[in-house]
Amino acid sequence: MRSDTERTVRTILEAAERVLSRNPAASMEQVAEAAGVARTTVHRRFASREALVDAMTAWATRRFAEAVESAYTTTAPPLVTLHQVTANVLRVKIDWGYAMSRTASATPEVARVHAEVRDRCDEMFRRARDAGLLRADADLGWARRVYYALIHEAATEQDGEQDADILATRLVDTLLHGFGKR
Amino acid sequence: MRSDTERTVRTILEAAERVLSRNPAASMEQVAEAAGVARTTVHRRFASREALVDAMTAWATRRFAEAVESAYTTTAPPLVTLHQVTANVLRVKIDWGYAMSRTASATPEVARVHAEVRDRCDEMFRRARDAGLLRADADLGWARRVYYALIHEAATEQDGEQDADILATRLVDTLLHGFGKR
DNA sequence: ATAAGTTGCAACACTCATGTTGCAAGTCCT
DNA sequence: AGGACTTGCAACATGAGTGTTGCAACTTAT
Repeated sequence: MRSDTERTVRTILEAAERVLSRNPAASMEQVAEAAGVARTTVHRRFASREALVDAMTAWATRRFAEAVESAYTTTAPPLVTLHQVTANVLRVKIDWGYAMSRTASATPEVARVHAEVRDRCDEMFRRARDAGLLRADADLGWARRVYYALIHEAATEQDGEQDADILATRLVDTLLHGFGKR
Repeated sequence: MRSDTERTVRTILEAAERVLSRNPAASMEQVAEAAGVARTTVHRRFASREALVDAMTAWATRRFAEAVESAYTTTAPPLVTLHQVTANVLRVKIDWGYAMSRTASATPEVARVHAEVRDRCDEMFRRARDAGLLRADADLGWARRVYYALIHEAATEQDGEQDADILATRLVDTLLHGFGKR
């Protein structure tokens, strides 16, 4: 049945994310075991290991783009947009951290989407700076790298799966003001 | 000759860092080629791939600990100490980024040193907070994670190998004040 | 009930990285 | 020149992961 095979595909993708995020060198056998299926079944759905990883990456990248686009706006105050985008991205990144980190070695399609998101991010920061939220002399290239790194850290928080909005609040505060006395 | 073999070992370790930092799954063949020696020579110096990686990790960890200990002081103002430690660590991290990132899956000896450095870092932040450099309500656990992440980002800056002191200045400024208008 | 489709299992071929060994050639020290 | 040592090279053994196939058992729709 068609819905069954789709469910199987999803199960495998999620298992692969779980396994590969812990150990990127894990075997197809381990992925299959985590998905609760036989290794041959994985190979029937995905022609090769590369195809599986590409599918994970494509899936996560779509969610990533949706997370950004659904929260990005030029009408709301930059601080609000920044918070919403951050929270949305964190929700995806928590579940698809491994797949999302594969920006370079991927399909041109995936690379294009990541580049688009990157541009969106730069635009958001430019607006934030023009609106006086960021310092006028802020290095926006460095800011983006720090922002990405903070998202990575927040998403890999080990203690008990915090709420994305709380994580985003702390993250944005750190990005804007750091830890120093004001 | 003894000094020759030591030089060979160093050459291999440095080549391994170069190759594995770009591609952690690279083969011993690639490492050997990068070092300008035959694969058998690598195996004569390091019994196994694991032994090679462990040796890299041990070497980098020693440099790491030295970098921290030689700069850490309880007499200078916390801001000065923070800057000096950061610059010193960056110098090591730029050259040994891969080896230094292997904290968990390593020798107990290495894990111990990393834990000690971590404690030093926590102590440094506590002092900085007590001295009024950091906010009184700063989450020091989160601060350390952000600090480590910033060091990683600064060390992997692609454009032309900036000076460690300049990188440290920008890093510490970001850590303390972020990118927001003050 | 039957036909279509999916799965697990066992078996297989293949590739590639790892690790080992013997030997000839080279270097360095005395 | 002779002895100790290191290296490159070629060859080999081994193991693990990958990808494929045939078949019996099972599920589901018609």
